Amino acid sequence: MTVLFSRKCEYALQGVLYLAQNRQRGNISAEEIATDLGISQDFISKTLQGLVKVGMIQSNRGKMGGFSLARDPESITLLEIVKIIDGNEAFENCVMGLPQCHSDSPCALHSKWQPLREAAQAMLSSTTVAQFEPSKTEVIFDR
Amino acid sequence: MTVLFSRKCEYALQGVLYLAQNRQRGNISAEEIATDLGISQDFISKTLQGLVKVGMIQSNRGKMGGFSLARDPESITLLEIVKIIDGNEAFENCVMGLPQCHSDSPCALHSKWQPLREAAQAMLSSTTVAQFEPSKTEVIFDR
DNA sequence: TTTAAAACGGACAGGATAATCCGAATAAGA
DNA sequence: TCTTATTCGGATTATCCTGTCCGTTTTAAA
Repeated sequence: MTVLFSRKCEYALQGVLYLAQNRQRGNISAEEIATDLGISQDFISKTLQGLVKVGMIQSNRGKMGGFSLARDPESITLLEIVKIIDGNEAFENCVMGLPQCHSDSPCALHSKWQPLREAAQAMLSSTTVAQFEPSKTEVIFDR
Repeated sequence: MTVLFSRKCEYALQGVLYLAQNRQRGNISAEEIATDLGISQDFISKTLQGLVKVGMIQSNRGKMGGFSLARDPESITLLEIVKIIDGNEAFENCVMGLPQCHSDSPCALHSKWQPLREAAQAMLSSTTVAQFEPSKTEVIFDR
């Protein structure tokens, strides 16, 4: 079991954060990301392709190609990444899995879970990938 | 995807809460639980059997048999149920799935996730199944 | 123009979890 | 004692998610 997100979503978060952290280096190949993060190249590649489709990141084929952020890092929240990959389930579904449970017909645990759900959503929506870029004054070494 | 727990764990929570809610009726059959909760009888049965093994609930075979709480409802926390079924992963693992992430070598998101993790654990450990028993003054109708 | 490096796309394999099936053991009540 | 209702246990099947494979397309550089 993962904690809260699917594996694919975990990789998407790791991958986009990696792109933010290495933004000044331009295109980053799936191979480099996969090697550095210790995950499957094919899988992270497919996952990032999904983010390319919705315009969050860019890709370039061919030699010297790779992935890079397509938008202002300030505008990309972690919540957006999660919702693209996993959808809204983690924030909408009942924590006990009861299909009838909603705010208008809450399960026995609903009121206790609600603040946690909201806190998680608030954290993810207030965190942008810009917060993971290296600071501008920091010296960056080439690989 | 489930929210935070495995299906099996969700069913365990639902099942034990059902036993608490119907405690004064004695043995409750897996068939009744499954029908009322709209889930698989075989699956909830196996799941509850696991809780019998660790002494949290009791079972009785044969006619008029079924399941019931084996301990004081005040002593059974939701966290205990979760840990029996799903273990500690949801409270220990990195929310982004990074295997190296621990409090001593935290990932970029660690400090932001930590309070949520702790809040969830606090909620689950402070909630006992006794809180789901029908109030003593409430009139209970037989089925 | 050739070569190498990269994303892309589709199909397929593997594994874990979820769910089902069925027979055996057990116990209550007629 | 017989029948019925129940848990128990093992085996099997189904499903979804994860991961792999491989050929195609694209592009930069030699």
